[in-house]
Amino acid sequence: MKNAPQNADQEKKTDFRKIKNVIIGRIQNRDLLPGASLPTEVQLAEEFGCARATVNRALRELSDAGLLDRKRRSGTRVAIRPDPQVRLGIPLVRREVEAMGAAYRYARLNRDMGPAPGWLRARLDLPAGAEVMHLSAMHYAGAQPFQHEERWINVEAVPQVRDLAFEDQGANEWLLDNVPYSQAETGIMAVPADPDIARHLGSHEGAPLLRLNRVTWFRGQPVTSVALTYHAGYRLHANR
Amino acid sequence: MKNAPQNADQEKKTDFRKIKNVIIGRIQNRDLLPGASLPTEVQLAEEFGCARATVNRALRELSDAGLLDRKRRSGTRVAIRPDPQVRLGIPLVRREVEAMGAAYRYARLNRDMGPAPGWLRARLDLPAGAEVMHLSAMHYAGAQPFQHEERWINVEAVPQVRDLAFEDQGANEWLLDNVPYSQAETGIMAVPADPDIARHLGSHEGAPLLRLNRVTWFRGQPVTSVALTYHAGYRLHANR
DNA sequence: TAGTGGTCTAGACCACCTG
DNA sequence: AGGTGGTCTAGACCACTAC
Repeated sequence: MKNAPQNADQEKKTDFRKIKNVIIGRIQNRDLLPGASLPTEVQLAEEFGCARATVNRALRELSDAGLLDRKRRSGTRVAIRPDPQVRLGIPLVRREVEAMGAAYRYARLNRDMGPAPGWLRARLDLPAGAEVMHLSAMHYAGAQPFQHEERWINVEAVPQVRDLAFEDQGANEWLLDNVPYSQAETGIMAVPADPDIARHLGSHEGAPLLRLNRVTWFRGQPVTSVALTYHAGYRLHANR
Repeated sequence: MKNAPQNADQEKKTDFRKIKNVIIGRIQNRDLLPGASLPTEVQLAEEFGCARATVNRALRELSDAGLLDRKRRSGTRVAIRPDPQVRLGIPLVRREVEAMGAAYRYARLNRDMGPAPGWLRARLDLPAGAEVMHLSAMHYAGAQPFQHEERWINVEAVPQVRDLAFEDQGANEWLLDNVPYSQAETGIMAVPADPDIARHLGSHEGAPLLRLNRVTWFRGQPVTSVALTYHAGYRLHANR
């Protein structure tokens, strides 16, 4: 009889989470050192008295989280000094401001169209002469400046923007609604406030500001590049 | 006959990835608008001619990625303007430097022990009089300063550090090896270089620098708090 | 070439929640 | 009260790769 593990306490089910926790515990206890092999899925399934699929899910999630390395035929090993993984949610400005209990206000500063400058063509992989919309805008939390946004949109990818002024609605929200679930590449830097941004954000020139750079692609086509510069003292944070 | 879907081309298997892609495609096509309900898992399983478990895995992963919201009884809906999720890997300094093709060098600046200052006690939730080790160090890429590290370690949580000088090995690596897979809370800010850090990083005072703050817990116990300040111009980046 | 993880299936029971 | 997702099971076949 291979089943009916019958733990001391009345356990209800097998629960892949329990398996995950046991494995994590063994690693933290140093029962399993970095680089060490784990038993095979079949062996673990016997140990826990469950189906292999359950063990598989537990190990797969730990592998996704970077704690384990898995290879066919060679088995599962404890990862060696995995880089800490951080999951950042880049909040939508409006939501973030309102979550602070402040009134959100959007103000467009500028909008114009023209050929993409060279550096932008390089970044978005655009052909010479590609037309882009250039937008700049501010986002406020109550009376306080919160974020400066400077954005370029590849008009060919989203021709509808020709008819949009983005006076009342931010391009970020419009794009999220109309070019949903695109892929993006994000960079985070500290930059000195240039005179223009300093004025808008109420900082002095050269003040250290956090800037988030984001290039977005939709089905392999470049859509938009944006630089979001936050007010002085802003802190991005993430758990795990 | 409910099975044998018999696609035009000879499809080998069902493949949850294919289901994911089809769903993503429908969302991108706006066949499925934000907030719209998807068919139930059973219906989708029929449509794709596969087992419900396969549909479940596809939808679960999309839900984890933030594209879908799922609730029992009420079903699966397309998420409304989900915050873009970014997965940041915070690279181990040594690895990052070596990946640049530069020689990594570590230099301890300072090490002392003493009672935790108030702000640190608050941050780590330490009792009055708790003893901490305070370390500062530099990480170099070849001759170039790369990162300044300032760290506090809760001695009670890791008493072994009393015997460690951290002269040749960075505390980051030691902790990764010896307090593995702890939980962490991470913050990212832009800060002005203070005179000391400016000198070490070769920047001028007040220069905008990217700082990563990280507090680490092991089994509910605070272990360490660290501020990693990168050289001017450093860019954190992430895909997705 | 044999052993490992990767995935799918068909069925089942359950927890949760909405109508 | 009943339908939905959440999970587990037992079994199967396959892909990859170390041996």
